[in-house]
Amino acid sequence: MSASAPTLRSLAKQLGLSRTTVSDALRGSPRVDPKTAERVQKAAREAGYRRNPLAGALMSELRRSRGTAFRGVLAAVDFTEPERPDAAARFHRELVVGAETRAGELGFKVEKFAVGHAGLSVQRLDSILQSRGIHGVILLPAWDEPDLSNLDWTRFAGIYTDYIIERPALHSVCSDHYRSLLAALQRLASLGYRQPGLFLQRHQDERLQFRWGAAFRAFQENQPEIRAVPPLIVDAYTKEAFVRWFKKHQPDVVLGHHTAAIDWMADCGAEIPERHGFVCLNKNMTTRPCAGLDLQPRTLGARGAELLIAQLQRNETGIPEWPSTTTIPARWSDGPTLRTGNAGHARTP
Amino acid sequence: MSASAPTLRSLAKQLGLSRTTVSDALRGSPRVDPKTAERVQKAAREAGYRRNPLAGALMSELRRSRGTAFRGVLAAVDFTEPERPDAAARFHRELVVGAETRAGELGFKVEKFAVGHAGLSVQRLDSILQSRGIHGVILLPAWDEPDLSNLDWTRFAGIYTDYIIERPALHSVCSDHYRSLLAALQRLASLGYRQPGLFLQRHQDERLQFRWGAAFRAFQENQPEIRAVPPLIVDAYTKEAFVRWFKKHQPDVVLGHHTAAIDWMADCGAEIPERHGFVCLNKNMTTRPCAGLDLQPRTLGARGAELLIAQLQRNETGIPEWPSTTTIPARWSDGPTLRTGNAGHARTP
DNA sequence: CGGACATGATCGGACTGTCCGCACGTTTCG
DNA sequence: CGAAACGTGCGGACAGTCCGATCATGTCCG
Repeated sequence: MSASAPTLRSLAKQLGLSRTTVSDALRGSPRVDPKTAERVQKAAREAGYRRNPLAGALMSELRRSRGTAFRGVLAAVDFTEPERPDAAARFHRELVVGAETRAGELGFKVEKFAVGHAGLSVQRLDSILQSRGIHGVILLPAWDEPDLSNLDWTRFAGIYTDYIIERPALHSVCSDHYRSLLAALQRLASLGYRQPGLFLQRHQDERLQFRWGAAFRAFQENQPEIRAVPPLIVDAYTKEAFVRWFKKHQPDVVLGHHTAAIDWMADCGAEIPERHGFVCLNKNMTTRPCAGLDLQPRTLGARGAELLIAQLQRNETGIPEWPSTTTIPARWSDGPTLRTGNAGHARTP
Repeated sequence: MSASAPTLRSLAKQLGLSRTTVSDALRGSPRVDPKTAERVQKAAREAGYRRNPLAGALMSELRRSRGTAFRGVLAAVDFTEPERPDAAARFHRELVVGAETRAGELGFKVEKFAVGHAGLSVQRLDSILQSRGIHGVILLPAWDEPDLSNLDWTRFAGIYTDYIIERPALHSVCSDHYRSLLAALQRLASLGYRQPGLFLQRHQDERLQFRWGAAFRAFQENQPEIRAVPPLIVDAYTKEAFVRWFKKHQPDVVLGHHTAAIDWMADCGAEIPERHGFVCLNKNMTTRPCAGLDLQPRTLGARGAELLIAQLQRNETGIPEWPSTTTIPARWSDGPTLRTGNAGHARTP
C-alpha cells in the first residue's frame, strides 16, 4: 500500500505486467488473455484504482489523430424551405460562423449540408455522413418544425439551434427571448418610455410558445408605472391594422420585427426618436439601422458547437433521455430609433 | 513546416530552446527573459501553434498534486441559510445525488462544502479548494441571490443550479418552469378542467422573473375555451386570503406550491378529486401525495456535472463571457388530487 | 583580488493513459 | 517440414506543466 493513489504503472509493476497490458485489460480489449484480464481487474478493484479521466481523454484523442491535423468534422445541416424569409439567411450564416470558429479552436471542422426540397434527402444525408465518418450534427433553425427522425441517431450526436425540436427531441441552443425582452423593457423604462407596445406576427410568437407576449405581459403586470398597451399580434403584416392599433393605444415605443413599422409610425405623426421609439427584436434580421436586440447568432453557434463536441468527447450518440435547452441572453444594441439616456451598459443580463 | 500541427517540442527545437522554456514563455512566466518570451510568442503566432487544452488541464493537475492522489473532484457548495424552508433540503440532496452519479460515470468524485453563516467563509473555501486541487464547483440553489464573487475564479469553473446568478455570472442549469407550466395546463385542459387558478408566494415567482405567472397568463390568453382566473400571488400564505379568492373566482383546479391549500379548498366545499383538483408545482418539496410537477433534481444535477466536466476537460476556468442557462422540462407526475382521464404519456415535453 | 552568496535564465526529469507496430511463442495447414 | 496465421504481451512516443537542478553572471565584503 503506497501513500499515493495507484496508477497504471504501479499496478503493472505489482502484477509483473506492462502498463500497456494493464490498460488494455481494464478497458476490455480483446488483445489480452481473458484470464489475465480478470486478474488485472481484481487487483485494480482491490487497490482502489481509478483511472485519470483527463489523461484518458487526452491520450485517446492524441493517438487517434496522429499525423492528421484536425481531429473531427461536424455537419451543419440546413433545411431548405421555400417560404423562409430571406432575412433569415444572414442569421443562419452567423450561426455557422460562430460554430466554425469555436469548433476550430477545439480542433474540429464544420461542413455544410442542405436538406429537403432543393437539397439532399434525409436518407442520402445519412449515408453521406456515415461514409464520411461524421458523427456530430448541428441543425440550423427551420421556420416550420424540422423532421430528421429518419436519421440513424444511434450513430449521431445532434444539437438544434432553436427552441424546440421534437423529431427527434435533441438538446438545443437558443436565445433567451423571455429574459431578453424583460431586460429590454426595463431599459426602455429607464429611458423614460411609459407605454411600450408589442407588434408581432402570430407565427413568430407561437413558435416560441408565446414567450415574447408572455414576457411583455409579465412586465406590464409587475411595473405599476407602466401603462398597459395590448400587444398587436397579426397573421400578416399590414399597415392598416398597425395604424388602427397605434392611433388607438398611442404607445410611445414599439417593439417588433417588422422595421417598416418605423415609417408607419411616422405617417401617424410619431416623432422618432424625440418622442417615440422603435426597438427591433432581432437586429440580425434587418439591414435598417435601429435600436434593438442582437440575438447573438455567433455566440449561439459557438455554444452549440461546444455542447456537441462535449458529447462527442464523451462518446455519446443518440437521442438524449432528457433533452435540455441552453439559452443565452440577447445583447442590447443602441440605434437611431431611440432617444438617448444615461443608460450605459452594453449587456442585457 | 511540418505536416502535423506544431507542438511545444517542435517549436522548441526550431527555436533552439527547451520545451520548458517555450511553455513558460507562452504562459508569461516571470522566469523567462522578456526578450526570449517575445521571440517565442512571435514564433508561436507565425507557426500557428495552438496548445492542447486537454494536455494543459491534465498536466497542471498532475504537477500540482505531485505524489498525492489526483483524481477529478468536483465541489458541491451549499449556502447555509437560516430562513430557508426545510423542504428544500430534499431538493438539494437529490441535486447532489444526480451530480454524484453522473460525475462518477465520467470518472469524477463530488465533495460537499457548506458556506456562509454556519459554514465556511468564502476565503476559507477558496484556500481549501486550491490546496485540494479542486477546480470544478457546483453551486446549489440559494433562496436569496448567492455571492461567491470573492472566489478566485481564474482558477475555477462553476455551474449554478438555479436560474440566475450574477455574482459571478456563471452558466446555470435549471428547470424550464415556463414550458413545464404550459404543458401542465395543456394536460389539465385535456382532463376537462376549464378554470385553472394559480396560487403563489410572491418571492417564488419573483426569483424566476415571473415565469410561472407569465406562462399562466400566456396560456389563458391563447386558449379561448379557458375562463380566465386571476392568479393569487401573496406575500405570505394565509388561509383567509386563499378562501376569499377561491370563493370569488371558483377555479376548478389550483396550481401552487403550498399543499395546505388542498384542505382549504375542501373547507370551501370543493370535491377533490371528483370535481376539483390540485397540482403541486414542485413535488420534491412536499411529502403530501398529490399530482404535480417533478422538477427532476437528479437530472438537473447530472446535467450540471456534465457541463462542468466538459469545461474542465477544455481546461476552461473563469467567468464565462456569455453565461448560458440550460433548462430541462419537468416531468408530469400523477396523483390522487386530480380526476383521471385518458391522458397517457408520462413525459411533459 | 578572491571567495561566498544572490540573482537570473534555462533546462531535464517525471508524470498521466492510449494506441500502433513489433516481437515472441504456439498452432494450423498445405 | 516450412510458412503462414494467430494469440498475447511489450515498448515507444505523445501532450504540457511544475519542481528542482544547473550554470553563468553580478555583487559584496574581507
